Amino acid sequence: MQELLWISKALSDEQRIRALAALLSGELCLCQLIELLALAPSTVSKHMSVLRAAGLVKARKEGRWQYYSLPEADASPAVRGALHRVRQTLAEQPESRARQKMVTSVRRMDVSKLCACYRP
Amino acid sequence: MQELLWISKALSDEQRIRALAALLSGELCLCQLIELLALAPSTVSKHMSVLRAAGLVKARKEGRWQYYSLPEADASPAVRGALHRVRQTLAEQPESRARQKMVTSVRRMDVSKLCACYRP
DNA sequence: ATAATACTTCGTTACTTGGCGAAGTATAGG
DNA sequence: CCTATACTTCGCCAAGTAACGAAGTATTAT
Repeated sequence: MQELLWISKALSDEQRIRALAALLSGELCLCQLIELLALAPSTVSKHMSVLRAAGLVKARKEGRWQYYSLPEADASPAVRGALHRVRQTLAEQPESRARQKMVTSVRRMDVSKLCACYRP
Repeated sequence: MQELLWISKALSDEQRIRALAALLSGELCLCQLIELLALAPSTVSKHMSVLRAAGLVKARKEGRWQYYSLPEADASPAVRGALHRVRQTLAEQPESRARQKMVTSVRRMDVSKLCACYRP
């Protein structure tokens, strides 16, 4: 039951759902998520650690960049089920295409310029 | 996304998961849930209204009793998916049998004696 | 009608959570 | 080395939430 609770808590915040939505199309580093969510770095970092604790995202450190992605087949059944539901829910959304456009535009940005220590 | 958020918030509390677990074996009235959860009537009432708002339980009033049950095929895909995950998660739990015993014992109790305006 | 019962709503209190900025940590570059 | 960069942790504040008991509502029993 604890796992179900942690997963549910992690999914009960709009910004975290938005982060997961962005990760549906692949790995992103924290500064890209900061840009997408338009929140303070510390806030996004916290959100990602909540998702990570619930097993809903994987983290990979490369140099000074912290990359996040969705777990694959190695995830627990509960996590896989939850992510499947997220996918389903977001797929049938009207704003889904607009969101996807933002993600790809952020993806195209130069990561080092993106951060540039968190410009406006 | 709003529906996913409401469902996740509803599932992110242990007492509400316990209430759902009890309802897996069928309809219960509020005083039975009060007995099972061992919480104040007002607290349980609030929990059930949260679950109801999320669509995770149906409510039926009969006389002065308020019965709660899980929705069937008429529920939305998101709700059905969520309940399915709850079922799966709780099924593979060690304490699942003990919990089930409590539910059936409460079910056997005389409802009017059960309440008797919320004895110790 | 009056009383009792089953539940809900309201008001309060204690705790949790989301947000931020400042300070801290770790890694790359000069 | 030292600085800059990417991120995390910490401390704070505002908003939300779970818990309770008291008061309110609706329904049955007398």
